[in-house]
Amino acid sequence: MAYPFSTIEKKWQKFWAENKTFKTEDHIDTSKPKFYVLDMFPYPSGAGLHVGHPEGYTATDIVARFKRLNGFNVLHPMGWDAFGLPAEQYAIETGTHPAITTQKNISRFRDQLKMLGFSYDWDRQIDTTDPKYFKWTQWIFLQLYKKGLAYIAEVPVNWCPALGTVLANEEIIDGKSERGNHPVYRRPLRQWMLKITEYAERLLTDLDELDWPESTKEMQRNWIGKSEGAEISFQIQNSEDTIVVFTTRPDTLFGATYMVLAPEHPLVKKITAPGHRSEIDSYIESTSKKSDLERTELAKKKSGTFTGSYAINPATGKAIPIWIADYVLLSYGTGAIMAVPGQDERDWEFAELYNLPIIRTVQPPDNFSGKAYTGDGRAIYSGFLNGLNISDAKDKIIEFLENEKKGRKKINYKLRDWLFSRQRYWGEPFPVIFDEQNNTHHPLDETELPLLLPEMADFKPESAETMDAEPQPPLSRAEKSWKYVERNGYVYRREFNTMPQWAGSCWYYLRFIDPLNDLVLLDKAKENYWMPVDLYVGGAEHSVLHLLYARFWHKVLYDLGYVSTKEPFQKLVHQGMILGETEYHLYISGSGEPISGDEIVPGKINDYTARRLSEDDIEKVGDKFVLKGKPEIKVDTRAYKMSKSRGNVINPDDIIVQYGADSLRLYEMFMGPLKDMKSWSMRGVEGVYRFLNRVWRLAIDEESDTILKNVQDIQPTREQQKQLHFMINKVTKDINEMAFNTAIAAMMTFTNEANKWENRPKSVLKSFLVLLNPFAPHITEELWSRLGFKSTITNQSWPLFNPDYVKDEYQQIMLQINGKLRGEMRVEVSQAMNREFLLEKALQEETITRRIGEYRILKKIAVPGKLVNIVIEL
RNA sequence: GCCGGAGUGGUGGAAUUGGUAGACGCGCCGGACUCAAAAUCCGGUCAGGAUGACACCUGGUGAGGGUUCGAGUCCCUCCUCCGGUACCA
Repeated sequence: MAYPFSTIEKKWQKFWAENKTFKTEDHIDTSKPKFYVLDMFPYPSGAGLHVGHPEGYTATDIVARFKRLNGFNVLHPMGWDAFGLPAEQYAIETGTHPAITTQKNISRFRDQLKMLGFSYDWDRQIDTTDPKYFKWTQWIFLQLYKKGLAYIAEVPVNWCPALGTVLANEEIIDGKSERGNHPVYRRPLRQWMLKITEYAERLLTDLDELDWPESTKEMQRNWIGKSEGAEISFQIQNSEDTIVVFTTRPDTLFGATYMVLAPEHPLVKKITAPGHRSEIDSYIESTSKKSDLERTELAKKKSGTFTGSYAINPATGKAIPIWIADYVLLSYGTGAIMAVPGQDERDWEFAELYNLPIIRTVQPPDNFSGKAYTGDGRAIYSGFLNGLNISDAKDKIIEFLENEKKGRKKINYKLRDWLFSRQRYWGEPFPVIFDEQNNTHHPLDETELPLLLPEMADFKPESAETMDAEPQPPLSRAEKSWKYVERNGYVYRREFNTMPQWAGSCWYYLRFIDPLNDLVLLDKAKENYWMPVDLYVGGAEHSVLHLLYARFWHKVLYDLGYVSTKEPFQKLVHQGMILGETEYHLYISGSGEPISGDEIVPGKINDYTARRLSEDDIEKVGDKFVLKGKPEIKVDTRAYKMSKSRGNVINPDDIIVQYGADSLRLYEMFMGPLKDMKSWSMRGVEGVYRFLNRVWRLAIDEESDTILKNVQDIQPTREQQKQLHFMINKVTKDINEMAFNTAIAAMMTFTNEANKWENRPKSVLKSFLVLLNPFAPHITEELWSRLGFKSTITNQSWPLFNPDYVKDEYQQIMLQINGKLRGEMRVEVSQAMNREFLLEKALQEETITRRIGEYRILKKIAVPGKLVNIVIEL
């Protein structure tokens, strides 16, 4: 008989909800330490929870419960990032209002989360689509607006006609929309932009203080893309205009033999010589048709056209030709470069293609055989720079340029301003109105918030046939009463775009602190107590965007005095992806012959059919899996991402029905380190399920469903204390390090031992249940109450580790000869730290004396408490 | 190409600051209970050698070198896989 997890889990979930066990009171004893542990809140999709969700959520739940048991005030909330495309897409298809779909999905998600027994304070739930919430999203936008950080610009955007919307760079993969895989074109459009670039330097430097995965910090650094160099002006021959370039290698200025402008560069039209106009026009035409995909695909082959104009190299005074080429991007630097083929591989390639002059101005090493030389060396053919290394030459040329007023030192960032509008219905409306006569915009008054979305029946974006058609967001078809506002007899128009989904998720962690506050964003004193978030757990896919945008808004709010910390998230952890069960595949050729996995030509995999094998069909030979009995046929073995089409999706609901929520929680933590990618195993679930059953039988007699007779109020033996405290120490340390898998292993070891005990002291079981509680809250609550302990286990104290109990009388000392283990000896603890004693005793041990024999002892090493190593001359 | 991470039994994974490699789980093998099965419990399980049985010996953490009394752990070179990124001037 298995333990009745289903009844137990329902019972305690009901108890927790009714008693608001996990409520974090508004007014609390702030002299106690706090811990704010947060999950990245989910988008409540129609598909419901998948096994990836409980992974991170269980980890944070363990920490939250652990901290409560250790006397912390804990803030552990949950909410919904509920604006976004799928609900709108669904609305378009079915006519159901997104608000309805969203509420339905939220309630399904919440039910599923409750079934897992997470200790969220549900009274603090946040829904980004709730006007009470997005009132403050709009309010923050107003602060950005008033601070001059929000502006409208006609910018080249990624226009997706099929979706009828503009996409951020990040939402485009290989020239197609991330959602729906539709083609995306570049075109200019009037858009709201947020000046995140103004915060580039602080977003970069403040990363250093954060306890985040190095990979994530590095990705943000790369995204911000700081580079130091110089800005240099080149006078255009026979013209008033200058071309400004950014370069990280001003020292190579003498080697700049031509210039290149991005095809979209504003000066191109002006400087194109009459004889070159048609060629330039057709080149611009052809590049504008290229999607980003084509531009990158053709990355290897360069192309360009001569404008017919020349610029003066400020160092040499020589005229150099000005070209346009799409290997220069308008969006980076100044959209123009000085080409130095001698020291730049791209420029060399281009110069070679069009027969442009190449001068080396850095002396490559003697054995150098490549084309462009990008390493360090002495400057040559560089006038007054000759003989200097790169770094000194940079300083000197910048000094020269500054004196000549032809350039200056410059720091450039790859980061660009944040394109903040979407041509969508299901998002926050902008709290701005337009005066169309004067072409100006004005903020709403804060008292006018929230600005609600208009009721509409048709949410469809006007998907355009041609890429030139003017985008028509759904809000442009709203009722006139919403679209226009009259003020002092003057009619203003509202903004028809809405905010992107990131807006709501940029600051939700703040609102959890004070979710019902109608008067301010959040109360200052509460903010001061709870911030920053001590632990933030979520997927690595948000490494750059969400986390960068949230940091940006946070810094703005910090500057405005609304928050007290420079950074929102002190410690960040990404949970690893959970893959489906490992699969074994045999590839079969068109003629029906099995093909060895290593004989398949890459890219031709579709010429073969894959047949799924069971574990019994294969065996391991060497380090490869092969078909049983046919070692020449290698089998493809790997785990795949869970997907409907592959049919390897594990549904958490099914696991809960079969094994219970405690088993699911425990298994997801036992699979391996939280950060690692790991593959699902049904057998593994059974393993932890058996463990929970053993825990149950530690106290319960299954026949009678009562407490076992040998569970008694007696003093634990020394050995029992030792095992208990060994576990207390291990589990405590492991939770602090988020090494949940090994914490569970320690509890398994304890349970295996304890099941052998004739008598089971209640006090020991009591401590054990508290240790297990954060991992498996339901079964521990039930056993707690059956053992007659009062109240809920949730508000108990974490057992204190007493090192005296795990101390042995004797200590084991390893004995080595020449570093190889040759035996061990037992010494009294009092003597284990005594080097001389250890050596003396070791040299009397038979296993050592035997081996030393007649050999000469070269060295004697004793590590106190650990080992003795005798080095002999062989 | 560049950046980040990882390679340990049949398998998921353990191994403080370098100091007993393989904890714990799964699987497998054997046993107990049972008319039988399931469930449960007990024992074994890195490979090779040796033995009546123990004791014991040898090799072993992707490959090759190095540092060290001693390396899964540190250093160098290389290979493979995963994630990110890419004409960023």
